[in-house]
Amino acid sequence: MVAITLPDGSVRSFDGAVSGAEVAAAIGPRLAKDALAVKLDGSLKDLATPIEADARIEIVTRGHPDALGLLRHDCAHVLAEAVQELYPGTQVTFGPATETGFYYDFARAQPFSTEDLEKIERRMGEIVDRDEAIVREVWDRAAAIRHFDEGGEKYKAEHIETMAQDAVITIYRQGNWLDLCLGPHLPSTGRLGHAFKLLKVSGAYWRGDSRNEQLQRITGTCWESEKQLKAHLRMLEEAAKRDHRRLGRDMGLFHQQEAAAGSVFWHPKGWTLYRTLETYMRARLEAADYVEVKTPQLIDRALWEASGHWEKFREHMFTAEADEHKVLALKPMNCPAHVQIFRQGITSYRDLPLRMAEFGCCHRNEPSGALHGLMRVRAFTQDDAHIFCTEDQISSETVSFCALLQSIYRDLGFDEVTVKFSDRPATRAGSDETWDKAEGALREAVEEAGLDYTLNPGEGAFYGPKLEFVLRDAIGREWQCGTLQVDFVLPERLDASYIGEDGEKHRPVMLHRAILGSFERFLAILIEQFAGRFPLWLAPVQIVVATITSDADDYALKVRDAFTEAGLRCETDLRNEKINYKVREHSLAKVPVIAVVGRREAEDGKVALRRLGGKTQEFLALGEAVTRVQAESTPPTGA
RNA sequence: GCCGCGGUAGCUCAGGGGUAGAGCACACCCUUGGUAAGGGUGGGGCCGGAGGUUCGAUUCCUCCCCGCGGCACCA
Repeated sequence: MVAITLPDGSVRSFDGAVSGAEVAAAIGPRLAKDALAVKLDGSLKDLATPIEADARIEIVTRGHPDALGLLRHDCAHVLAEAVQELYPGTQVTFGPATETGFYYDFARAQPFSTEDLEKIERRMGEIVDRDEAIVREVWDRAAAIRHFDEGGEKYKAEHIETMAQDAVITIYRQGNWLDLCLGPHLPSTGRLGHAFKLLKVSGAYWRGDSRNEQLQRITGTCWESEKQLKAHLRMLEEAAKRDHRRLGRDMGLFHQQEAAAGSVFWHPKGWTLYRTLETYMRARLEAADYVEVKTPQLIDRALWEASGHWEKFREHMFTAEADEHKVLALKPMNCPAHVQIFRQGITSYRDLPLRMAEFGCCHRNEPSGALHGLMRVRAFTQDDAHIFCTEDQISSETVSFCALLQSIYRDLGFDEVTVKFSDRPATRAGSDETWDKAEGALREAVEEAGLDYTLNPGEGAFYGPKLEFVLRDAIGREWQCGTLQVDFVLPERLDASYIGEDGEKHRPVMLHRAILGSFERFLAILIEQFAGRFPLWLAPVQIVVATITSDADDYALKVRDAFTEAGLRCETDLRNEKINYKVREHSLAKVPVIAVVGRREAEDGKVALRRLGGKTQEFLALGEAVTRVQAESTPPTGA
């Protein structure tokens, strides 16, 4: 007798060993048809896996948290089968499920084209329609190696050779095709359905190592239903529409060009946006008791040697030769410079914590392939600060930092923030006691700040544990922006000290922290978050005064002056165009408020305000309009 | 840096061994209008760069640069 406990607590008994498929069938024909896999005492298995002892099981169907991963992994297999049918001689390697779909890496001399992708996708559909049974087999190790070797599948053969001697070699057969795979899989290709789409072909290194040969990666997306697939494809379209590089050009914010690859030419409107964000950040930092500094761009190699950067990060640093004996480097980070300020004079424990902020422009020689609009540049400005404090202050400083960060993210329109907590790596500086203390303080602080966090074991910096703050944007994408890193090493290397209560010299701890990360990247995120439709306080042009006829020109200038004097960013549009045309143009330019003035407004001293995206107008006296727009355009203060 | 795909007007793109194309944008003219495109006319190009093949190259070939999608990288 085998007793099977179902998720609702009910128990079903079977005479002997039973499979998940049989349990599903015993419950009902509908479930039997929908079943994808089975979760057996918490681990995912094939539906055909024999259950020989009492167990708790769940039948996994669409809608189950594990279903998507299964479908995507199967989709990768169906892709591989289609590719090998269509292009004999192509070798298979790995093909896992990912966050939004799956990929499979192939080895083939000839590149896949976009037309190939369409062909492959059609063949995948046929394989699903064939409803090939998917069967798990356990093979002998040597036989498996021989099989793949003789079949010209050197990557698979190599993979088996690197597996543990006692590893169970499982093969999944699907129709005439088979693949080495851990599973589990659906019972047949038909259950995959058609909610998948191939998206692109790109390069990827064998085993993710750039020293290895490069394979061709075919990436696709796969969902539980056509509806979900469509929603995802719409999201991708929406993301493309919001692309900050496109909006940056269309809205006249910035441009980039060959002559300064990886740097930004900010145009007047873009720079206004940048300065507005900077002014906001400066106000928030000042209110949080930070002091602001400015440190040199070019700093002698000797300081970078002392800080350790020259040894570890030389590759990414731009240098300039002052003369044959002197090499200067453009700073890739601000921290060593901040320590120099800290070291001037004598610091007392009474001065701690000292929160030293800089909107520091850094240069890093990023590999050409890494550059991406404003997201990844070679010259960028961090909203950087270093908090010099005692070990006892780590916790309280972290709590207040988390609060400041959350408040700033909220002000900027991001409500969902998560934290990754990276603890001690294998190779590290500092004693275990110090690490215990730092990690404990950080963990306590995150919990007190009320933030959700996930553990990133062993991913901390060699000099200390760190927090990484991830925010979710309007279309569900995640961006890692803020960070807080505890550093015991740099104060030591650069000999920073303070005089304690006991009159002795002590080492301060440094907290490296940033909220936006870099202005460039964060502005890119903001552009995409708002799709260019910035809230009033951030919009580079807040109001356009548009005339209906030239009779209203003089009045329009008066209206513009009134808005400008109230501190608003206002332009006029006096062109000889119809009001429809002007409204359309400024709406497409995403100007938040259009003030329309014609003869009637000029006579009555009024304006007709039209909000971006709105269909109606408000007719207000000029003074009233100014007061109202001014009130709405006040930058947030975290209150 | 690596693989693949691109680079034609300010933008989006078509074309293709023999005078370089469209739409939008821009300029000028007409139109002075009431909340998302009024009409006409016109200017605009080293077809990314360098070499090669050819009577002739924007088109074909080679190399380089830059961009795009990934990979690797991201202290």
